[in-house]
Amino acid sequence: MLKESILRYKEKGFKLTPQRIAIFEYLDGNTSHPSAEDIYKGVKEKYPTISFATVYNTIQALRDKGEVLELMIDSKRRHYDPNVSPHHHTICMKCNKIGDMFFDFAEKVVLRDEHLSGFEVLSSQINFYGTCGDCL
Amino acid sequence: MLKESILRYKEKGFKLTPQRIAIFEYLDGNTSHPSAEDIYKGVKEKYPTISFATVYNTIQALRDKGEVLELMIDSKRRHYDPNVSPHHHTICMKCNKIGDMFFDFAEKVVLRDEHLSGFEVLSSQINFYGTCGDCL
DNA sequence: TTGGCTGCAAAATATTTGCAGAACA
DNA sequence: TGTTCTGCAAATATTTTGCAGCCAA
Repeated sequence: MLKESILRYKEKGFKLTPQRIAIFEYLDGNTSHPSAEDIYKGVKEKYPTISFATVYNTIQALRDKGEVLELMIDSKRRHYDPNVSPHHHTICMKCNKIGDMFFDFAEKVVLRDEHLSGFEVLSSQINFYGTCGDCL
Repeated sequence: MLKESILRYKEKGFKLTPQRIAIFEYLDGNTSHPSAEDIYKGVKEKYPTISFATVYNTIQALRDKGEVLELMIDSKRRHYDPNVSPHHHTICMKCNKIGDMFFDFAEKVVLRDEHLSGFEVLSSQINFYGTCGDCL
């Protein structure tokens, strides 16, 4: 991970411990939509003494600062996405892989009042369920 | 709940116990997107000896037969929707209320290959986050 | 009659919390 | 140095499971 990226976290107010840097590195550019356990296991390889509490604490700090999104995709456990730019997800019902779909919903669709009935939309997440290319 | 509705469940292969009928009645036309605990509490009023295991068992049976959908909305607990016709949801970030939005995504938007990259979409769920009319 | 359902309790899983010691700033 | 973070363990919350007895078909 580049020093500039690390410094960006520092500027955002993160206290930079080695554990946190290991988590930042694990998440940087990661498109696998990991769960807390995935992050724990992945970071444990490089930093064997890390604890679950630290993973959860760091995820929480990242969420608070808008550096990570919690995905509403898997009812069994939470998954996280370090890509916070607006996009959506595909979920393969065969292999359970979560993929990214870059598609600007707001650009394509204008919601009309009849749909909204007074609700003010700030953001949206779309889950597309189906079969991925590998499984087809 | 109408007798015909009850009979429909019977035809679908449900063994009709009083507990199950109480759950069917609780869910029938329910637009509150209840959690398992909500269902448990609601049914307990009319059927005080019901257990959590029965609620979970019945939800599972309903899901298997396509009579109830599990919503990917709340990372803390699962919510269920007895309305299985295609629709989406609004989540108020102030009061946490889950609302329905009837909007045919497939009708409005044609996903192009560039977005799909080999993924075959079978269904979709959209979560709209924002503020509901009551909270505005 | 019997296979499936219920209720109880225990287990499993995921996440949160309390706290003493460590370490970043 | 002081505040924040870490790691451990215990607590909490949700969902699942095992099993003996019950009951709808």
